[in-house]
Amino acid sequence: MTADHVFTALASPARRELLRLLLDEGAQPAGRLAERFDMSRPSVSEHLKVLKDAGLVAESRRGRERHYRLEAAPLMDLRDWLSPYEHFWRDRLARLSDLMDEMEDDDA
Amino acid sequence: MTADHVFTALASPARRELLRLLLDEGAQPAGRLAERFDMSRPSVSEHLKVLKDAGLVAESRRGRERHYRLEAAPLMDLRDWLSPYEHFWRDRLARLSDLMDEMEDDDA
DNA sequence: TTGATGAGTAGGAAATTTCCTACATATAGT
DNA sequence: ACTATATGTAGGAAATTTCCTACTCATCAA
Repeated sequence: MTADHVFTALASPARRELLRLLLDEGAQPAGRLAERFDMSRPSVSEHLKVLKDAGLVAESRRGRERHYRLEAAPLMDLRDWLSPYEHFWRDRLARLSDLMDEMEDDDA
Repeated sequence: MTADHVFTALASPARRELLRLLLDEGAQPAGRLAERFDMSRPSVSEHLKVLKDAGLVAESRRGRERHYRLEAAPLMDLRDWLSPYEHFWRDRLARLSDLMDEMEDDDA
């Protein structure tokens, strides 16, 4: 459930693909998700566990199926982590823009 | 330089700490960065290499020192990756808000 | 109650990551 | 030229991750 869990969970392409499927197609049982992968069903199950431990998916049992759904909240924490870097980026762009303005002045 | 490299680079706490140092304190030589860590200098050097391969830092040689600076551009790609999940999140909040409005109507 | 189905767990092999201690390379100062 | 400094690279040990094949557990359907 920590930030570290989230970064670790996102490091795997398979797990990012799982999130994408849940985003685009909504909640689904584990087996239906596993069909989409070239890997064995138990492996997908373990990836789902990593995502669950990171709080990125939640499961609800329906009969013998387990439906997994996307939980976006931890990704909003990631957005917060990102925001100071975004400011840094914006400042850099602004400075670049100022510089280009000065160059235009020189031309004139 | 791919998205995969970026996610992988961010998976390590040491590498995230390096990015934070470069953000908060600006460009620095490798040695000064390494001082801040409990790990050996060569290990920090390898982490810097992973960050460089992901395009998250750039180096410039000054005499025998190598100054590393933050490159935020790949993080902006990460923000783009994040945005559909942010929409998902907003929609969910909006629906929750509607639901609460309905409950108020029921009370009245 | 029995057989089939959906899905997690166990145990382990292979690959990858992390970290270390030498060592190599390049530059600065004397 | 010689020494010290800043830093990357090599090679390898230990830990972790990934993925597999059995196997177990729970539920559904007859």
